[in-house]
Amino acid sequence: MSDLAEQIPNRFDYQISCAALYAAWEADGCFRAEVNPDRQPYTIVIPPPNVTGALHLGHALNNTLQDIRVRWHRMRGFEALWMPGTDHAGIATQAVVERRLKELENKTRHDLGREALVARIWKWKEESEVRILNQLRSMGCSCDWTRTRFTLDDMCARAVRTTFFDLFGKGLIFRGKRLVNWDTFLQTAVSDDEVFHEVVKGHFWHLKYPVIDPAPGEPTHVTIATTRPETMLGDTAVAVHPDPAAALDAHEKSLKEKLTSVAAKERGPLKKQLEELAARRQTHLPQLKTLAAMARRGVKLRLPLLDREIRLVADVWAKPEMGSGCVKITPAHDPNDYEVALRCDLPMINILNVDGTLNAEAGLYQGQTVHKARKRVIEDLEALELVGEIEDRDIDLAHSDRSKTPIEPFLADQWFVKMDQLAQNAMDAVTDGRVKIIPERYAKGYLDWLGEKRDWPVGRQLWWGHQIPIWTQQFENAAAAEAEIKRLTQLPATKAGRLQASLEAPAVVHVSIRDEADPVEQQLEGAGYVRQSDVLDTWFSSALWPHSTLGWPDKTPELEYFYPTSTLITSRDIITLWVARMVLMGLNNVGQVPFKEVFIHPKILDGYGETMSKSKGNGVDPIDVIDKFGPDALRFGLCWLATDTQDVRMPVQFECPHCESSVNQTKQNREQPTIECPNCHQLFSTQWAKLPEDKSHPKAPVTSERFDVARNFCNKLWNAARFVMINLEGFEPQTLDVRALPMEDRWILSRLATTTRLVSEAIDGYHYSDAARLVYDFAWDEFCSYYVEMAKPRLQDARHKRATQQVLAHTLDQLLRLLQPMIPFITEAIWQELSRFGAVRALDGRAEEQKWLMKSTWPTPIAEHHDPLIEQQFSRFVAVLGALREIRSRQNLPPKEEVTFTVACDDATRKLLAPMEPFFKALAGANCLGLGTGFALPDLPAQLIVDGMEVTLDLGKFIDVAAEIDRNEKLLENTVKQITGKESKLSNENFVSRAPADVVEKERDSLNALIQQRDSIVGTLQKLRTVKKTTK
RNA sequence: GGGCGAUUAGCUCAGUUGGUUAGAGCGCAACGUUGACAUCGUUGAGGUCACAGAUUCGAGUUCUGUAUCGCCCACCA
Repeated sequence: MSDLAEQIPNRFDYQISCAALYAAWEADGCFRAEVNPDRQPYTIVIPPPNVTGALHLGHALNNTLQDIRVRWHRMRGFEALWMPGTDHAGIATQAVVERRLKELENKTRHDLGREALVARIWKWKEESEVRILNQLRSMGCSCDWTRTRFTLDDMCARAVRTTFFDLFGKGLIFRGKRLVNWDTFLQTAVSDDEVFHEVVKGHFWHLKYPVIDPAPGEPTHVTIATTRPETMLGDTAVAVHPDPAAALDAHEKSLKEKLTSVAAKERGPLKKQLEELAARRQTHLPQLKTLAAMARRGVKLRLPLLDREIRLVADVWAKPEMGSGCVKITPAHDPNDYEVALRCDLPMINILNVDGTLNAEAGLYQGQTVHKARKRVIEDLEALELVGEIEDRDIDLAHSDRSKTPIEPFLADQWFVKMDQLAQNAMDAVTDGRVKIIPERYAKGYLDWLGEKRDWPVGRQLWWGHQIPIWTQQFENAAAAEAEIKRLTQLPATKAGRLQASLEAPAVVHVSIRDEADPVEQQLEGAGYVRQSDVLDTWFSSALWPHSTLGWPDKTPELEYFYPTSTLITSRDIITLWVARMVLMGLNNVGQVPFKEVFIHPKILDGYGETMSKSKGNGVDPIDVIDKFGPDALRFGLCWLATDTQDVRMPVQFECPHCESSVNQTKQNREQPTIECPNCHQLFSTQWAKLPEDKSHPKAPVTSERFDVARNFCNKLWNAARFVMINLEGFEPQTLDVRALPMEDRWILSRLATTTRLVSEAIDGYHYSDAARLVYDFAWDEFCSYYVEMAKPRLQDARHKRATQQVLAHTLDQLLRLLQPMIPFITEAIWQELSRFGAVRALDGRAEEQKWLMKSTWPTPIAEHHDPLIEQQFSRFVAVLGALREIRSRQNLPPKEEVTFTVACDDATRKLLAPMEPFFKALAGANCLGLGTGFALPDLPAQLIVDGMEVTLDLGKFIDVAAEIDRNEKLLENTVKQITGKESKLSNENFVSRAPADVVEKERDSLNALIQQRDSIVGTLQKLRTVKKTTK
């Protein structure tokens, strides 16, 4: 062994090397991006991870794909900026800290007060942020850390404040009474997007409300049905359809239409529905008609328990085909009822306190929780004999995503952003192509969502976030308020553009102040104004991320240079929440789109196709993967899996901490706190371990065998590089004339040129998986399996050694560049080693000037190197080699036993293969006895026909005749079958006349080849059979 | 209810504008280790391309329908 072989270990020790490499890059300013008019900018802003959450595999994928693009552009000479940062994630973060507060100190946020709680959250944020950013570092993310931002820092706060002030001034911020999803646990409104539905077991109660003064013959009670009986305390009407007969007809018609179009399987239930409908015409319709008439007359009902008079109204919301046909109207707690109330001018009565208990409107039930009140209401109604049937029923109940508690719909004062024009502008940007969404299909969801132009509720009843910069005062009457508005417009602050006021009818004045700590704030508060306590929705500040991080509202050089950013890479679930809002805010604030392209990457699912989540216990921590496989394998593995159309399905394994064997994660065992290893029968714990006895067992890392490919590849690359360097001693570069080089050199250079071009195209088109597979195949199959193997004999040959060394060094150098964006650590480590053999690896003798691979230039495909003829010729060599190996393997020849062979082929092929003769010996242990024509079959021929060449081995005594006859017979059978197929195809008049001429020609050629093949198989078989007979 | 995507080898996935005998990695089987790499090498087995129709000389690929799975949005007294 040479000294070098001993110096270079045969494994890359990523645990030692990666952190040091990263630190060196960072110290050398490799990640920095500056305004530089000599270069084109390339900018990506990170989707800021939630500051409290740990990074999961989805983040790892997302950030790997970003880093690849950033590193690629950096090498291509762009001034590449990757802007890092984190998101304050209002509700999520406050919820985490409040939960800890409760668990550890048994305190609520009210025990601490606003200031103290916010201080706590900041502290928590500082710790958490460091952890998250370090995770990104350990993955190798090349962010410009000097620019790290946080959505709640001063710079972002100023952008938020300026934006809000601007929208307020444009009249796009308003307050209204709207139904919101009230989270009674967190005591805040959550947006529709933060609500999930879950089916729970419940009941369907039929309640009876007495009619006040019914006319003779009219019903004395109206029956309604509900799943939430306690809400009856907020009822202000009961609705019946104005024309129940027509509504039933319409419903019947639509059912019948569906019956004709729907699958056979679904017809049964539909028919049943139609039957029920027919029955309903008898049982319900007459009374519904009566009720509709009563509603028109203005009949009133008495709401039991509260003794409230409520109206019977006619409204199309009541569906005669459902329930009793009548529906109770609770405007303050149900979105549909709210609409009815607006249409019928009904009062709206809110019965809930913010904490989910009932308020004074609920009379005797005041102070009770919803749950308790439900029970009492039913009991009390039963006592009055006003409860009818009670059905069991599955209820699809809205829950808060943050607190996991049921949502109570609630009528409250909310701040909104008027979306109409903003949304339209954001739609236009995608429609006219200023923002390109990739893959294109995701544009539909974006446009549909924005197209609804629903006003954006931006207030959150939280303490963690950007407090809404509005001060409010209620005046005695409209005149007083108007006078106040007039006074405010005369203020110097208003004239200076630092203050704006608006009137909310009838007598409320809202004032917004542009700058933080403006003295006018004190004046206002002294004059009786009170600041809104709500904070803004987190998405409000993240919507500004692409420009707020660059210094907006100042016209900074950075904003000028790096904005609009180039690409946004994100996951599909926040296209609407985040991407759409960034577009509309970017257009509103800067007047330009925030990014030119949006790439939506796949989601990572577990082996069962379910999304990974901590609550299911099927998540993989990227840090576990890095520990086991290294950061490069994590990155390459994810890149390998990131195909265009598919989500990534990733079966997950525990790694037993005792014996290191893999234990598949199943739906059963993933929920257990401890698991017994089926291999060593010792116990290990999982993320669920809470009890001391569970925690006493070591915790198993959770990874996936799907990173094996990448780990093996990195190792292969490392060892190929090791081989090259071991053989580079005394290497003296020269200027090489590529055209004068032997075929194998020109072949690998041609393949390198092709691969370089294809990899660039793949990355450019966001085909990450293609890019990974292209380099993988080139490195493994072409460079290692052929070029390196062929280099071995050449390095022993003084005539070839020098050129071989140079082509090896050059190809490795270029390969490292192609891989750097995907696997930056190992490639950099190799490159640094390679530099010890001098700076010249280019074929033209030019010296490399860059110290770091990551700052070196991306290879350009050298067109002159690309030689399709050479590639085609080489494939014939490979074919012969394959035939030799196949025969050897089939005949089970000892590896060291050399064989002889001939190749019957045309003259061109002969010339081509002649110089390759030594490689047949080196790579297949086979000595060539002749190329060309006129060889007699040996007595014991083992033959393969590939690509029109007859490869014949003379195996002498080693041959297994029976096996060879068997194989040839099978081959003959197959060949004859193919010939028959082709012949019938070619005798088909339709095919010959209609298919393109070149296709027909191809078929003829291949038929001829098959016939030739058949004939030689027949010859070989004859020979073999003769031998068999004589040996018997 | 509306929309989107998927279904190809035991597993996880590729498969360009329709055109020879449908590919890869893992797993499996056989053989192989003193000179880069056993995280390796060589070879092999393994597929009615979910199902049914249609278009075409020709369909994994185009169209229609069916089934199954997943995701998003909306709604549910």
